[in-house]
Amino acid sequence: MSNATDIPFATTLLVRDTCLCLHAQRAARALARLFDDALRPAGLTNGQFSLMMSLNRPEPPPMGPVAKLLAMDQTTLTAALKPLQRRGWVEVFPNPRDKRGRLLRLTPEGMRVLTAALPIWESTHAALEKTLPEGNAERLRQDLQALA
Amino acid sequence: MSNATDIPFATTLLVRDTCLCLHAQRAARALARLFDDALRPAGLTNGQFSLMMSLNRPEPPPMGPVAKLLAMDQTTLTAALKPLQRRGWVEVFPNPRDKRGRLLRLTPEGMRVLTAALPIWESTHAALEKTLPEGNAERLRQDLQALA
DNA sequence: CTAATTTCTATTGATATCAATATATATAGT
DNA sequence: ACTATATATATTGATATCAATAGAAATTAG
Repeated sequence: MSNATDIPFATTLLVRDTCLCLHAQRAARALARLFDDALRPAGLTNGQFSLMMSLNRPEPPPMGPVAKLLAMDQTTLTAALKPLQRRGWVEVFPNPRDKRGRLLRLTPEGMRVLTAALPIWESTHAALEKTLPEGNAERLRQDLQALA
Repeated sequence: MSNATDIPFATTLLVRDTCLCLHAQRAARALARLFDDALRPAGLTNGQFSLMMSLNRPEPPPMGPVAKLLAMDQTTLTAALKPLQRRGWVEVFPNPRDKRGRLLRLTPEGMRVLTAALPIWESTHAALEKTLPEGNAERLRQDLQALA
């Protein structure tokens, strides 16, 4: 039996079909699984791959900018670094220019892991793009960029 | 000092700029924060809102199809239901037609919470769409759909 | 009909995510 | 210099995410 507080089923369908947040979470989960599966032999998840790749810079970056680049909360970055530090793939060390801060860098072993993962990313990404109609990938990147 | 295993910085920039998985994770995190913030007064996260809204159906659905709709692992759904069951917003009960399975339904209190959250979703989503160029939202939905 | 296989869900363990909060250092205002 | 404010990061607690695994029931092969 319905009552006045019920939400019409049509409204549910509308929310499901139009919610950009839901669509983004769905796509993010699906792509995460795709890349997690592909990168598993390299010992990395998609997030660890992105994080470590973002540390491959001429100068070790502080945590804040890295968190912003990945569009994640700073506390998430702190947590995400833990397993990478534990495995000896990333070093976190004091910033001599700002005693509040810390800088991040790949260790040589971390670089080896990342180097081994790179061709996996390349082939996985190429295969993914091939499933999309010509031009959609670039358009999608731009549209996603506008949200993050 | 560089060595033969180093990844060129230009490669890092290429991965950062082109990786659809990274772009999707970034956008998903940003949108999750946006809707989590907006829905907080209603006591829901974006994921809880989407899950509860997906349970507003004529017939209580089994878990499998709900997990598929949300493009999440079935174990994730089991876990996500826990806090909602604890608060008395969702009921999980045996499927009389399949003794392996369980069916999901909103409680009356859960329906009230969802009803209170709906206008928040509507205004938040309308504001979000207004920040996007005309037509981009629909295009983005279709592009995201192709990935999930 | 029985055995093998598949399907549906739960549990455990590891990681990811963020809010709330706390601490230390830097910067700005006076 | 001193004080107030802002910035950079860490910790805790709750929830989210999935792999690996396991159990129970349904389905299929024979």
